Parts: sequence; structure tokens; C-alpha cells
Amino acid sequence: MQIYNTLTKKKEEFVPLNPGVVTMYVCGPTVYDFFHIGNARSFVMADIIRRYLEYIGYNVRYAMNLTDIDDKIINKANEEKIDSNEVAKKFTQAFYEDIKKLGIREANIHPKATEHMDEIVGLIDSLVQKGNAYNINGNVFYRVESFAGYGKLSGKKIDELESGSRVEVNTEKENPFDFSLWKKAKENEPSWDSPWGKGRPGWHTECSAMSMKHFGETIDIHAGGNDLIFPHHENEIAQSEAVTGKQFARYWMHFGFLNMKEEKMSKSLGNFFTAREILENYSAETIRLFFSQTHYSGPLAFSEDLLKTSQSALIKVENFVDLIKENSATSGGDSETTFDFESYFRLFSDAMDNDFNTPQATAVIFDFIKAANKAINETEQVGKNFYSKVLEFLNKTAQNVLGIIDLEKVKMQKSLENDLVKLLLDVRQKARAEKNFALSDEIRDKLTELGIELKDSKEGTTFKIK
RNA sequence: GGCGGCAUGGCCAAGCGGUCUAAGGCGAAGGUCUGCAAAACCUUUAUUCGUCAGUUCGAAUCUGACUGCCGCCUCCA
Repeated sequence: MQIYNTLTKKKEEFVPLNPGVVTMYVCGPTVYDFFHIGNARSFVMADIIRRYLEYIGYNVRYAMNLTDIDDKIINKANEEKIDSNEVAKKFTQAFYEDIKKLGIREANIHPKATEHMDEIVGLIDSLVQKGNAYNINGNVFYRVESFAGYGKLSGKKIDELESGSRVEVNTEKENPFDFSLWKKAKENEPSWDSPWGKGRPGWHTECSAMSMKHFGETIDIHAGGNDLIFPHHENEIAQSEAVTGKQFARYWMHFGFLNMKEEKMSKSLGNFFTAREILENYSAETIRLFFSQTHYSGPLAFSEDLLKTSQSALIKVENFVDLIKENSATSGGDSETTFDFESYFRLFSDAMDNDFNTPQATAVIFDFIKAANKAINETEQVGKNFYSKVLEFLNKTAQNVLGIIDLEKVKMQKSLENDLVKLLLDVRQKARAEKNFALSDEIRDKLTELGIELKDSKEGTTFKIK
């Protein structure tokens, strides 16, 4: 299993610190708004990575943090004239709802900054003790120069940063790139006690503190969006490793952006759709297939047309599942079908083992469907065992790892509707027998208008409610 | 200015030195089925991989230059 590691800029063989167990920490959202479909991409891809690691037998300990105290939350609270707590609570709730709708599996833990103040303060205190941080009037800054490895993740050098910097120079700091660990409370701001007075944690501290608290000083995988490489993840490394002297995370993974017309989708640019909005019109499976068809590390252009493309592709998979389920219900016995299921499992693993190559993996699913269709068409007697193996393959790969299909959900229809449609089909069949095509077509057209699609075949007419 | 990424068919997108006259999806065209349809299924759809050099027996894949995009350096998945 190979993973591209941002730290070494290479694909590396993945070997967890402790055999059989993988600790994985993913940077989650700041809960000041609904998350957008670009955020959703990271969350979904992280979910697929987690699921695949479980698929190959690892016990994955998975955390995604929620930043629930931050400038943005405070600003939002001021705008809406409510308590910042309320803001965080509301969007935390929304976050849980949305990731559930996206089919994202529950994390083992969603650590929150406000629930880890002791650890955060403790971490900052250690940094101050060790000389990696300094307190100026209740603001504590990290002394960037004190950490030799600063820049090792992002490839940036402190002296080179200066040239293009547009950071407002804070004269209090020793170095303009020193970053805030603890922010002194302003009036009417939520605050916590600390050795430096009332305040709240700065941007990056929570992730270090929480990751170490829950998973120990060194974790296996730390992941997040591309834009977190610098400064967020760089700073996490500086904070954590300065304190522990140990490697903070062994594999750093970063997700490419979702772009709107060549431009990064982001809240600050205002060019975004919330995941919620998209979920109103598209299923989680469609969205997940859409994401899976591009490698997680590259950019992905978002448009509704592209999403529709994935929707069409998914219909193909669902039709196939329909067919398999129908056939499976009516067939019996074993068949002699020679079909190499193992090779498809292997191809799927090969793809995923190569730095989670989901586009390749989805291609394997489509190849599998084509080959299985062919086998069915070319075989006289297809037995039940074949169909159940097909379903097993899809269950293990497309459903459990990629989450692009829900085998249970396909073909769930209400019985009353079914009975009524069947009644109409009987009438139509009589009309057809009498060659009264005007009437039979009228029935068909009206049903089509209602979203009920008819399919005539030798065995009779079947239908599908769209 | 510094650092990083990308450029493959009408569109999206794999590919990591030979099996590439390049996977898969969408779209399109033809076929099977049908009273006609629709749906489904089957088949076809890049001798070519931004441009120009180079390395190599061999390059979409490595190197260099060039062109064009994008991101980070500032809160951001």
C-alpha cells in the first residue's frame, strides 16, 4: 500500500507505527457556517481512505476535529447578535447532519477545541517553558526561529517568506512569522483562564493538543485540504515536535481543491455551494462517485453538468443491481458460469493500494459490470450463486469502500403504487393484444409523465419508478 | 519574488520507462430487443499524450527549455 506523503514529496510504502492499527486525524471545519461542497470533497475522500484501510484489515482510529472557537465564529455571533456558543452549536449540529447525509461514517471522535482547553493551555505552557514561545501582554506567540525544522512540510524558508508577505506586521512579535498561540481576550469575547490571563487559543494549537491527547505523540496519518499545508500544518508540526521531540505525523495527506471555473471554491471568494444545497438535488452516491472519479490530490472542477455526468453513470450501476436482484430472486441452483471474481477484487485493491486511486477503482467497478453483463447474456443457466457473488463484490467494494451505491436502497417501491401500476399494465396489455395502440401508448405516455418508465419484453412488461 | 501542482479524445479522467496503436465515465454513432417507442444490453469512437530539444534499444511516462493554467506564501478543506 503506497501513500503520497507531502512531507517527503514521494509515494511511500505505508507502514503504521503499530501493526494492525492506524491512527488518522483529519482537519475538520470551523463551525461558523454550513460547509460547502468543496469541504465535502475532503471529508468524503478522507472517509473513503478510512474505509479502504479498514477494508484491508486495519483497525482505524479516526478523528476529525471541530474548531468551535475562532474569530469567524465570534464575528458571526456579533453579526447575528447571538452568543458565539449558539453559532458553534448550530453549525456543529448541521455538520453532523450533513456528513451523515453524505454517507460519511462516524468518526471515533470529533474533538472540539472548547472541550480541550486544559490540554491546549498545557501545550502552550510547555512551549513557553522550553523557550519556543513567548508572552507579550497576554498574547502568546510561537517563536518560529526556535524550531529548526520549520518549513519542512511546506518547503518554505522563513527568510524567503518575507519578500512576498502581505501580512500586517505586528510590532509586538519578534518575527513577523511568529504565530499566535494564545490570544488575549477583547471585551465581550468568550475567554478561558490561563497563566497569561484570560483569552482563547490561536489558530493551530488545538489540532496539536487534541491529536496528541487522543492518539499520542506520533500518529500515522494527518490529512486535510491543500491550503492547510501552510501555515496550519507547518505550525502544528512546529508546536508538537518542539514539545515532544518526536515526529508528529508520519504521513501527511492533502486533498486538492474543488474549483469553480478554474478558481478555488471558498467562503471568502463567495463562490460556493453548500453541501446541503447540492444534496437537495443529488444523492450522496452521485456526489461520492463524482468525487471518486478524480484522484483526491488533484484539482476538481465543479459544475452541475459534471455532476449530472456522474449521475448518469450511477444509473448504469443501479440498473445493473436491479437486474441482478431480479434475476437472483427467480433463479435457483448453482451455475457453471466461469467468472473470475478474484481478479476483480485484486484489480480493485491494486488501484486503491496505489495511493487510493479511486478513478481506477471505479473503472474496475464499471469493467466488472460490463463483464458480468456479458457473462449473463452468454450463459444459458445462470445460478443463484453467481448473482450472490456479484452482489457480494459490489457490496464489499462499491458500497463499503467507495460508498457509491446503496444495495438496499435500490428498487424500494411502495406496494400500493406497484399494484396500481400493475393494474394499468394489465389494461394496456389487453389493448395491445387487440392492437389498440392508441390506447396502449396513451397509458404508457401518461405513466412516463408521472415518472414511471415501462419496459416491454418477451416475459411481459416491467416498470421502474424514477 | 519564493515554494508547489497541473497540461492526455467532443467533455470529465486514469496512466509513474516496454504488455499504450493509452483504462473508465459522459456524450455521439451503429446494432439487439419492440407493433412503434423508451429503457436495458452489445459494438464502435486518440498510431496519440501543451510546444521544442535531449537521455534511452525503447518515453504520455525521465531531463532541460519554452508556453499556458492553478494553488500556497493572509482566515480557508
